[in-house]
Amino acid sequence: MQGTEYGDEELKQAMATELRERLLEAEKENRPLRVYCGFDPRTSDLHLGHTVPMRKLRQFQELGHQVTFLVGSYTSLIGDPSDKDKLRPQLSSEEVAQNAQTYAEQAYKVLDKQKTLIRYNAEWLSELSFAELINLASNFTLQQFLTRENFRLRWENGDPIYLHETFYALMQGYDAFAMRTDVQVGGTDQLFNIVTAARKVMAFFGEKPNVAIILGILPGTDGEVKMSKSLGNHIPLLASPEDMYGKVMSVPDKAMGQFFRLVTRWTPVEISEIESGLADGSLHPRDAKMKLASEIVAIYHSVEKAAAAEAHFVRVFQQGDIPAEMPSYVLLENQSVLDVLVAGHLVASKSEGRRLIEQNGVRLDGETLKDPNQIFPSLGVLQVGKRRFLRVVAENH
RNA sequence: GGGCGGUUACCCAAGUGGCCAAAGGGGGCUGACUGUAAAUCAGCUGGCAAAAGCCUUCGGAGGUUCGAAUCCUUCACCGCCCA
Repeated sequence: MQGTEYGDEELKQAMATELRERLLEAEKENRPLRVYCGFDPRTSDLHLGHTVPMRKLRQFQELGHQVTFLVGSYTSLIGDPSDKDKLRPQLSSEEVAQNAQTYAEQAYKVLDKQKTLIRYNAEWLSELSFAELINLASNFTLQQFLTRENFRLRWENGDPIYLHETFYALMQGYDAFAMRTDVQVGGTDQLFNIVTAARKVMAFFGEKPNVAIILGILPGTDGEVKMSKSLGNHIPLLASPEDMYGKVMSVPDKAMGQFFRLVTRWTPVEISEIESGLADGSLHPRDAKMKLASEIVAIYHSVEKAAAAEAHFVRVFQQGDIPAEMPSYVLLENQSVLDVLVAGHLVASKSEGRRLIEQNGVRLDGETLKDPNQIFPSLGVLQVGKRRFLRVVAENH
């Protein structure tokens, strides 16, 4: 039950007990547990936050259980309202299909491809008739939805809550039933969908309700709110080793513990060693975070790449040196500093470039540039702010 | 279906004929400090321009006016109340 977060001790105990019972039962029947987690293919760009439930699935795989990676091909037509206090845009089925593919590819960085079953919930959800939907819906009351925080907040704010948004929970419940799930994994934002909806629906159809494994939510690089691409606080799995390392380093100290628990391969013992080191001052928080960053880069790239990323980080950010690699730009004749900034994509507009120069944010080989309109003085490394670099070179170079 | 209210920049939100590129907050960016942490301080945050200034933007379209985010018409969407 490592990394779980039920927000309610009784629920946690109940689920732990049920899980034990279910394990015994499965053992008696000589079958593995059927474990699943649903993924919304609303983006194809996975980030660290997505890997939290995957990591849990992986543990089940290693214990010999049967894991299903469920692509919410049908549910994403709605968009899960759980983690938002807003309506989510609906996706077209083309977008969903396209995303689902690259999604699974990236998931294999965590999951064991050989042992993973991929299914799409359109398989059964698209077959449901209206009568069946009515039947399903009769298990729920409006009050149940309105007491959920995200809907309640919208209700209180006078924001629209569309009827179809309530279907999401029903559909997820039906997924669990359709697959005769033993265990369903999800974040705390899935508590209602997994515990209330899925268990209700399964019981309604005469199945044993699934056991919920509810995991903590990984915060983003701001350390405050859930990691998400739309909030810009995400760490993409496809990020370069250097970028990934740097982004982890920018996570506030207070969020480190959640990262330890949710996205590393470390054992509870290792984690508590680090944390006691931090607590008694024998371990510098920066060093703990560097260890964390290395671990994460090692998972998604390699140990060697992690070491290189660390070296890069130390050189560029701790010693203020320039990175070993950076994009380069061929200087054209008569270009001003401003022209180069824009053409080299270091800034979005000339106005932005002007502002940055006024604020002493633009340097060429370490010299602060003061005049935006001067002809670009010499070849060298152009730097904007702390982390944007461009090597300005001559033609045929 | 009827009545009322709303739609403003990345987000929230003020503004109800000229002083509005549009208050305030959040977020973001830059600088100082630093451990690319936190906290703090200062500045910036539509585009073009060296600048004066010009251009585009306040849900869409049209109109009134010397002048509109602000007034009118119409369309779309949302909320509340009544049915």
